[in-house]
Amino acid sequence: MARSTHVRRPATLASLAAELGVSRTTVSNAYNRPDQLSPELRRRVLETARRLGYPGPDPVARSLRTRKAGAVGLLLTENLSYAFRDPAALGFLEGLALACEGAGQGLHLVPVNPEREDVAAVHRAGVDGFVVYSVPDDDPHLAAVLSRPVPTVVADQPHVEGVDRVGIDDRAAITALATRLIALGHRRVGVVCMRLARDRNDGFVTVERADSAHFHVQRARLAGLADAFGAVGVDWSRVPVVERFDHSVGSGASATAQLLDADPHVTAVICTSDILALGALAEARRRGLRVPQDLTVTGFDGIADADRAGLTTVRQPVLEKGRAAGKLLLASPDPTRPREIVLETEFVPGATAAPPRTAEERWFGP
Amino acid sequence: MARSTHVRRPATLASLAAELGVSRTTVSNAYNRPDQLSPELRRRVLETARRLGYPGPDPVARSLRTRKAGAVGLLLTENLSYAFRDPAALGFLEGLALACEGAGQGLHLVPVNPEREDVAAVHRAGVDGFVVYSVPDDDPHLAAVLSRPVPTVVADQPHVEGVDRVGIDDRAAITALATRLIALGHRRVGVVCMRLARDRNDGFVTVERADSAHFHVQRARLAGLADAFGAVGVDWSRVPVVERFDHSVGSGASATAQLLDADPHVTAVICTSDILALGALAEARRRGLRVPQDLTVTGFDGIADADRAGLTTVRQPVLEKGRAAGKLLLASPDPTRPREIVLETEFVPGATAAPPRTAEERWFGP
DNA sequence: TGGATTGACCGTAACGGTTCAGAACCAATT
DNA sequence: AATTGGTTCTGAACCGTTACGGTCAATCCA
Repeated sequence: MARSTHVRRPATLASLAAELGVSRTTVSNAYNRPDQLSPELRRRVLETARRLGYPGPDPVARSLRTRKAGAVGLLLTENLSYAFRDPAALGFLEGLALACEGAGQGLHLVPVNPEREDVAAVHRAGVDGFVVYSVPDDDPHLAAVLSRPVPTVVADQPHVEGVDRVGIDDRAAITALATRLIALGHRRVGVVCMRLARDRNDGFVTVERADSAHFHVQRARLAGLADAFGAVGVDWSRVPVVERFDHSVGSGASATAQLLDADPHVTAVICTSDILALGALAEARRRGLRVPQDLTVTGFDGIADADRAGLTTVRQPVLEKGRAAGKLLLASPDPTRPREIVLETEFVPGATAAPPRTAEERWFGP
Repeated sequence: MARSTHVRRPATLASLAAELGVSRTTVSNAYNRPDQLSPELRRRVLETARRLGYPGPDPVARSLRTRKAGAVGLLLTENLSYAFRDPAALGFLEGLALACEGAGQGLHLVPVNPEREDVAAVHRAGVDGFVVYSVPDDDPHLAAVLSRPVPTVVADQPHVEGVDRVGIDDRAAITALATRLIALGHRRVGVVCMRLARDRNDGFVTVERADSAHFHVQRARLAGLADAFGAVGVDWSRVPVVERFDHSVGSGASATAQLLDADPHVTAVICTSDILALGALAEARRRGLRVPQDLTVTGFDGIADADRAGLTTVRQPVLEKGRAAGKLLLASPDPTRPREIVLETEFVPGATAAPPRTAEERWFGP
């Protein structure tokens, strides 16, 4: 296949018009409003354009004039590449891409260097709006996005007053799960959660840290657990909660190890994500603990791998969430009051939850 | 968290300058060249900006003036969402994102409506360059990209003269794999491949169709197989090749079924992707055929699921490919001659290939 | 002391389009 | 003959910014 002549010719709409002896308006119309000029002239314009190597109206100049970039910006808290690793984020991304595609909008992934707090990329992005996915409420990039005069939709977290949002009821969803565990008889539980703030804290979580977490989703899930277990008289402040900065199966495993080392009598490990729960399953296996006979493990999200592992978890519609975020952003440019979409979740019984063994059973077998 | 006052104020750099009684240049410098004005004045500028609700220089206007958009466009042949499903595409995407992130460039996913041949989105994308991933050589979007006066890198396919490229040696890679099968004794084989052109053809492939395939990668892989088997006297024109338009495990399964129905004596099913091969494994299982004792199955790509399944395949560095594409695009804007990066592949022995059973064994057991 | 240097700021000219209110022209209607 | 209506094309005003080449006063150096 031969490449079209690719000389860097600075042909512009104006130079084309001059060459043809017509006005710039006419050339513009040839591209954008074919009905505004005679077919014959239009043909001549396009023909001359080809001859001069004019690639058609410059998209940036057009955007400047029309105030439309034709793209949606996506801000993630993590490396871009992280989004391609985490199944839940991926589902969200897919849904968002679907929505953008449907509206003919591009999807502009904003590069975030997690090391430096370089907010410039946000200011440099030529987009008509932003979707912010799962960032901490004190993220400087978020502040930069909000300072831009374009509509914004936040997905999952954080809650920002006056900004459209799409998410789930994390607190209620995990409360429902906890209620099942309570019904099964679990009282002595441990929790493994994702990062609660921008600073790294791989270890136990104090009540204050949990309450002041900058990641609203994690805060809500912990609060939901506290609700449920508090309601049956469990002293929540004594329930061990282990935090991990990196969201990976390995993290889930090491956190579970830390938890079980600290309190071997825990009957259930409740994880705030499936990825972490898969790690918990691995650690249980490593210790020779049978799941669910010896240890109950639960997750959150409902990713495919969790399904495969038969994990007891909560399924949330990640793809739908992404799509909803996109639609919300693209639908009505500027309503007076912020909208909020709360999607439904579903408890997945799975096969990793069972009644706790009694102490006798634990020592002497069933 | 309170939202900053979000009045849609048309404050511009000029109005700010007027308010302050300084030139526009000075305001611009306050944002872009802090060393070009006194700290005191800069403070005043920023303070006034805040007061007036000026969000900082408009990215589009800046792009127009500087001729830099700060983003890389990505063109995929499929729905955007497809890219988030196919592990190989995903790996590529991740690598590309990594490269962009490293250079502080955004990644602009160009929306492609596979139904309509709507090329407008390509013309509307404000980007500094394009990466084209795995599109057919007659794709109109590709033509549109090439008509834009920005650097372009093609990944995998197609070969376009004068355009930088990154890929692997598909032909040699699959020839190496075929050579192993030949060494094991396979002579009567069948092939399952991905779509060869933009039109849907779910079924057997003629030699002409294979030779004139618009997807260079598939063409090369088929040619590589023809090379290897032709060299040992197999009449390639009689080897059944089944094509599937949709790239999915289900497609692999149904294609394999079609293949085995047509020729039950086939001893090996060679698939041009791991996804298809996973389908072949499923179909073999469904038929009660043991792999590799009763049937040899091979794939291509080296995705994680293939690894898990112990598939005999060829691993290609998809992430590295994406990263290389990004680096190539961002590195030197305009060299005189096109560059080509060919990455190494690796044969993965796996456990789904074995010597074919003889006819006796087939009927009477080993 | 006088010429060179430096720091701080400014004016103008792009950057490459789109848009909208008409002008010019012609044919058909009143 | 004047009016109307429709097509086709034009002129000029933006869109919001940054690049470039200055000016001007203060400072420095010998």
